[in-house]
Amino acid sequence: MTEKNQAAASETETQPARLLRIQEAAAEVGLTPRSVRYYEEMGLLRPAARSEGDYRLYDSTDLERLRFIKGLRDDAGFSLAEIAQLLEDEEARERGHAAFHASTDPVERKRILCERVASFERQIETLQRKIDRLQAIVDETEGRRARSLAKIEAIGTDQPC
Amino acid sequence: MTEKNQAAASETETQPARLLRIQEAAAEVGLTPRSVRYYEEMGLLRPAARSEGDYRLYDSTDLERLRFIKGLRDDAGFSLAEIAQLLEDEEARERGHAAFHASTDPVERKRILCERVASFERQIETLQRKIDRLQAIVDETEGRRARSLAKIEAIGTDQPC
DNA sequence: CTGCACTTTCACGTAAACGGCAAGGTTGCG
DNA sequence: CGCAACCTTGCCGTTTACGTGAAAGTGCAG
Repeated sequence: MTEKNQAAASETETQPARLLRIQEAAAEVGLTPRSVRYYEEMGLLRPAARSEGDYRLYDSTDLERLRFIKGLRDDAGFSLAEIAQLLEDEEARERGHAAFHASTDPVERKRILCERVASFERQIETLQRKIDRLQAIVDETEGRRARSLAKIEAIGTDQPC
Repeated sequence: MTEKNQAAASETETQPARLLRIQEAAAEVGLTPRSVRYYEEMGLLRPAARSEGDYRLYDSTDLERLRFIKGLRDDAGFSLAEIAQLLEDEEARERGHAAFHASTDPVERKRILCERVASFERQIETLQRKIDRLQAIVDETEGRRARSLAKIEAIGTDQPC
């Protein structure tokens, strides 16, 4: 957030703060402009800025977010509703981050951090369950592969498959 | 297949070969009758038998198959088309199994087995890719959890969260 | 054999996740 | 300034994976 404001405030030569229009941004992460607009409509993200003529403008953190969304959709098969939940948790953590810095009470600070940790753990558990079930299928397939390989050994004609 | 025929041929006391109607079968694996019919329509499975009055009748291998389908859908987010592909591979392997027993030529037998192994490896790779990407997300989340825990340690008020 | 629950096929309805087009506004190069 | 290429919102179409009746047949307990 600090970075974002700084970049928006002045185009220092340190970071040009490239803002992409929707087509370029979508292409960058492997999506279509239509999908990106749809994700916005579903409340999954809002572009960093709008141009004078109301063009959507995306920065690097937006691209990160889009990659995160695409990853969860393509790799894990999460629905947009589930992804929205995960992103909401993430934002709750960021609000916690702000509240953390606003407070000086160590007890309050600890409570915020503990909540954060619990949130991470819930997310990890959700993902881990999927991994475990996938792994179980892989394990079974590996076993069957191994049995086939054993049979090949037993035949032992010296051809290379 | 041998088991199936044997069971259908005679109800030995060893295995009563329970056949379930669609509602009971669907409930058994946590699906709706409509979904099961739809899967059949999509070519994912055919019931073991039909009753006199054309009722679908499912045996235990059908239930296995339904659980496999449900697992891939719920856990991995595979589309029915992708699942159909995996099941098709499985059936190709079973046809290979039959061809294997039909042949006595060791070279031919080895070729069949090698094809089988390659098929298993393709399936494993497909699943492993999903697992890897999910694991990457988990790893990153774990890292962030660890950093939060470190901060909690640094505060060190002796409250239990 | 009668009634009730279950089943069949057929057909239409729906939610999610976009695709695609129309009508009009914006950017920016020449 | 002109104009091609991009963008906007709005809206309707499409695919996937079912849900939900309707109309008619089946299975079985009483």
